[in-house]
Amino acid sequence: MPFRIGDKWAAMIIRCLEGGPRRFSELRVALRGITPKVLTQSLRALERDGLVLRHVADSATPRVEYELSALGRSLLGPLAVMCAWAEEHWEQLLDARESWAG
Amino acid sequence: MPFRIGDKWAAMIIRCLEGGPRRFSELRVALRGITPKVLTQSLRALERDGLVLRHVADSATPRVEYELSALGRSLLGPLAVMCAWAEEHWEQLLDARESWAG
DNA sequence: CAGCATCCGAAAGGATACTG
DNA sequence: CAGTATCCTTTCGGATGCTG
Repeated sequence: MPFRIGDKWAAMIIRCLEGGPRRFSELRVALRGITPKVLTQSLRALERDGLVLRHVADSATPRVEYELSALGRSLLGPLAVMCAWAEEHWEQLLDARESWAG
Repeated sequence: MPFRIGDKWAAMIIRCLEGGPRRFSELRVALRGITPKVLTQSLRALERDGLVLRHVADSATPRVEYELSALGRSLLGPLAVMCAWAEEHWEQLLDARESWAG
């Protein structure tokens, strides 16, 4: 991604939460390659900024869900705009990089 | 800024170039606190990605101007959307951070 | 399952001094 | 003026192993 909200994963996490609450383990799968530590860090940062809400279910087995707050949802529009731009100009960006040093 | 295009300064550089070509020294003043090395790095990266054009005037004294390319200008819209969001929710973001740990 | 603790390497960002 | 060169600190992201 040519842009970032907060840290490396924040934008992708927010988009993963677009469809509703997701569990820690679901996010881990969706964001292939992220380590639990980094996922936790990113989620904590998003929580701190009021973009994401954390829900701990009091079940026998640990079950934690993350959900966008109203503030977080308000970011989806601008984020979609950026993603659309990136998708639209992706080729052009790659080409520019390739033809560099030429 | 809660978001980034490329490196730390890229978004701000692009916005500085919104009004037309700017000289290296002008950017340095506009982006208070940036060191020449970092400014050069960021500009080179933007050039490599085809977002910014570099013009060297062949005058007696060194004079280099930077200008947005068409691709760079196409980013102004999405960027403005993000900036508007940030400005609109700035207070809320600060509040969330403050009331953290409390 | 949902993390925390620890350690690590790479990269980013910056301070300072110097150059054509 | 428009950068380079050098050095340094901080931050980021990740790997691995352990815990309630």
